[in-house]
Amino acid sequence: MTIPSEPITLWLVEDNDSFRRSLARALEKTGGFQCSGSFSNCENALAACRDRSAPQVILLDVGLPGMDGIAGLRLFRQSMPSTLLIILTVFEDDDKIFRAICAGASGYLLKTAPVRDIAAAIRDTLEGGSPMNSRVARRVLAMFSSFAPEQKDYGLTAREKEILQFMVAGHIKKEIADRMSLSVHTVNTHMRHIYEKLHVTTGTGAVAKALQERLL
Amino acid sequence: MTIPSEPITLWLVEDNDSFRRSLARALEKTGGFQCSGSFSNCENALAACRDRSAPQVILLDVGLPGMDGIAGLRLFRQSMPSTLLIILTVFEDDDKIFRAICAGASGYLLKTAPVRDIAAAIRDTLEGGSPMNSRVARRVLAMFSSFAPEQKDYGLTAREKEILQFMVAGHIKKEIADRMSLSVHTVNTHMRHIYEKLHVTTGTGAVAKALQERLL
DNA sequence: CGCTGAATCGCATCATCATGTGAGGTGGCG
DNA sequence: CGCCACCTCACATGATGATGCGATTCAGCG
Repeated sequence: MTIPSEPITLWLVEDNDSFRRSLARALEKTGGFQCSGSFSNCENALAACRDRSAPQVILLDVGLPGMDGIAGLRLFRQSMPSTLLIILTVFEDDDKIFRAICAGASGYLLKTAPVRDIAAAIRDTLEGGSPMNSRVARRVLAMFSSFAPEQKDYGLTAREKEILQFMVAGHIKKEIADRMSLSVHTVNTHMRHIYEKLHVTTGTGAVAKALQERLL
Repeated sequence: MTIPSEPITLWLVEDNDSFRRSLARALEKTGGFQCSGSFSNCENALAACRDRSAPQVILLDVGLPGMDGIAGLRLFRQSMPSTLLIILTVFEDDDKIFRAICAGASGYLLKTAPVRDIAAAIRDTLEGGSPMNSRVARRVLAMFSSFAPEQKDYGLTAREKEILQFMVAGHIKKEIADRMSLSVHTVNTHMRHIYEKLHVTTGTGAVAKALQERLL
């Protein structure tokens, strides 16, 4: 890893003053970083957005007084779309991780990590990576796989799946018939087969099952 | 990192013979690993499950001849539930990553990684982590956040959301009226308001929109 | 106090749907 | 070849749904 000629500009948003200051000092000392912003809460950092140029990276705590770090994350992304946001916190519970990722965090680091790891992670993020603690990664993978559970197979044929997609798109029988160049009767027949296979009796039930069990 | 007294038992499933052998040798040389199985495809490895004791970890390629590594992953998990499965491949495209994770991989490494990183990653996995290349991690995060897009607000009232939930559950108006102890007329009225707010004209459309945009 | 939005209920009417029953045509497989 | 699964189309009928046009109650707000 070579140190870039231009230092990486960086803001810290962290309510623990001594930790924030010592981290800033340590990062600058490792070389290649310039901590141009240091804030104890999101509100101040967001206010600074208006009259300062955006940094390349913001390290953000989640357990902040006032505005929650995750709520702040969304706002930072709005006012500084090209700035990368890295969560730096002591929390590693599913809910916080999940919400941070959904809000668009580019990395999730733990405060327990040594400074040189944090420095490496920041560089990594700028190069297109998303560093995260491997325990955090485990949680993310677990959440992910729980999203896409058993792919049940109801034995739907290709044609039936096609029809089902049109139903999910909100079309009625006549529209589907037109778009597929079929008779309404044929669409009707396909639908009854879909209902039988999915064990439902209405279109809404079929659509709900298709979306909830990811049949398409 | 201290080397455990008992070596970690390990299988390799990888169709490139020379790579597989050299990796096995290299891992054993770093100490702490015992490559007790070496297979060029999933079928052989799965057959071996029946008369050999399961290893602690399997490193699995995804671009295998015959059975796909991801399909194999599911089967390994069935016959050896406590064995951890780590993907080791050259591919880093969204689809493969996504499917591997959904199938229950505990880690996703790239073959380009140095052997000592692979060794560290295996130990990390056994300690409850899920090591992954940080570019892979970026993809995972991107997929994740695309799952939970902007939470639009259509201004649905609490009552309307309730009705919508029953619709998603596949119930018809009369059933919803009964369960909520309401008149069918009331349910009818709520539904029209839902249709107006969601800009749809059918129940299926409303259900589809509710599920796809996570309105509940 | 009047206004507004939400929730409740009513009737009517036409459109759409679900379902029973039937049948002709294709392509693959043993 | 027959069998079977799939796709296609048809008619009919009762059930359900969507929508126009009402009404009453009630809580919150300026």
